[in-house]
Amino acid sequence: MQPENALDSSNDVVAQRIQKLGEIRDLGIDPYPHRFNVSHPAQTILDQVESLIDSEERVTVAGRLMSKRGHGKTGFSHISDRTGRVQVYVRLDRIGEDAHDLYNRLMDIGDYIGVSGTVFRTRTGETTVLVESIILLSKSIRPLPEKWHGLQDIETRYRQRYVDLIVNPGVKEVFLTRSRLIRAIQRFMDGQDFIEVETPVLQPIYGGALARPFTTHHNTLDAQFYLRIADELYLKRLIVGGLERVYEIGRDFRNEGMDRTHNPEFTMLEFYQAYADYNDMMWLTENLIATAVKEATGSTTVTFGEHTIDLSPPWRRVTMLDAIQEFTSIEVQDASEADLRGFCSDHGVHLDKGLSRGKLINEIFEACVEPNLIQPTFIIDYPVEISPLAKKHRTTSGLVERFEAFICGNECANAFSELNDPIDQRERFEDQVALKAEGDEEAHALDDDYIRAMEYGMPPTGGCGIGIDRLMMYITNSPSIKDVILFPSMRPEIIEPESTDAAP
RNA sequence: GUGCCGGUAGCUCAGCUGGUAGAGCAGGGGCCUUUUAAGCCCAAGGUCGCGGGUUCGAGCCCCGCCCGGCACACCA
Repeated sequence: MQPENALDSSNDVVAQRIQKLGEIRDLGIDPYPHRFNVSHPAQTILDQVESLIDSEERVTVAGRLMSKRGHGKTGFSHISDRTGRVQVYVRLDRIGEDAHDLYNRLMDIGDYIGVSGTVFRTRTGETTVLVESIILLSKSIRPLPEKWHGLQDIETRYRQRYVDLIVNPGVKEVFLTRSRLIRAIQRFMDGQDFIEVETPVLQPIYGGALARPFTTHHNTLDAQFYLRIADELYLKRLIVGGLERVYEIGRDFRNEGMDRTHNPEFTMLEFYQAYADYNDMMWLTENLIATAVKEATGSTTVTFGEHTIDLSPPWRRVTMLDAIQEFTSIEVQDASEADLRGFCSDHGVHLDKGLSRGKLINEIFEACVEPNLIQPTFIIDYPVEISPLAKKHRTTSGLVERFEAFICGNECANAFSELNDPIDQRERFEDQVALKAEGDEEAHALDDDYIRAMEYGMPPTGGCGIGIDRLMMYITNSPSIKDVILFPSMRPEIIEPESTDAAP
């Protein structure tokens, strides 16, 4: 993309509009007034047409000028506000020479304007405001993309989301859905007697997930901090503190690859409930998602690409080992480590050196099973090696009580019966530290304070994390995570310095 | 990181086998008092992502670089 100066006066259109700005000021008009009273948002006018026509009530509406169709001494325009878009009809014989000249010659598509007038229907039936007075609320000096095709360039859409929101109507709907979803989640969790809390983003020791962190530095403390990769360890400290039911919707940061399903910063819901186990978490997860999605979109059925997904509970539950058996030929339970390795190389499953048995099983699962999990599915009971914070399974050794929820072949929730045995927890951390020493950059660091908290005693606890961005992708049928994040991470844009002769 | 595709006017896009860079919309001037992708007439608008090279001649071919998208790899 071509770097663009923020105020590039070599752009003809910009120069012309700055010229108009001067003319407007010369007429004694403030092109950037301070406030404006709106009586009827656009959608209200559309909703109340009949009574507004009958009453001949004067309405006042403000918004961005999106089109101009001049007809000599009259003109039609659409103005757009947060609620929608309404047509206005400007007539010389209604507003007078000066105002008409302002509208006709000095107002451009993209300007913010306010109009007052009565409501009528045009010959073709469109609800329209017959303008009696018109005022400029903010002059735009940079032209908007074309009215018909909108803004197509994907890079510009992400970098200049403000333009995307102005001209591509579906975009606003996605982020309204996102807002409704978050609100619905909060209502649901509040209704289950959870409290919403905020824990540190800047952490001296990161943990709660297997990932590489962003590093930063605090000047006064002269100390290294990490941007959190998960909320987990702090939320469980709050369970120790007796809050019993807590949740946080917050931003996590992982310094890893970016693709269609990964943004370096992303939004995670995590919740922890005392006296609960992973079975309770499954109930909570499927009901939370079904309820919140229903409130956000109006349905528990969503379409994602070629798939129609039914989110209504209960979701299918299958153990990891059974799932592998379902989609492959291998009997994981009885297989030796050599068998597992053989299977992996036969099936092109990529392996790092020195993988434990548990990690091998997980690799096979991810390669052979995950992509097939289209309808919501809980995969339960994971190998202990890949789950250092989960409680050992109550009946099966070598496993932990953990589940992940999959939709459309992607993980969207991760939960377990939380490990609350401080001695066991220390040993698991020590195993991780050993892995780290062997070069596993994602292994956990030992968090002494977290163990100290466990030593005071944590009740039996169920915990769960849900990726909000992934969920948003499914319910808005968005192919990329960038489509559901207002300002997705991008390589920094180089904007060339303003040339000296262009300075104001 | 690797591969493929793309970057041409403010926006959306054409541009043949290498032969002087085009359209629509937006913007400017003119006409037009119920249009809606309004219409008609006129004029204007370009570092063809950047830098090298080949060639009489490069938007097009070659090399390098920048930015993006997709796939793979990495990654709970």
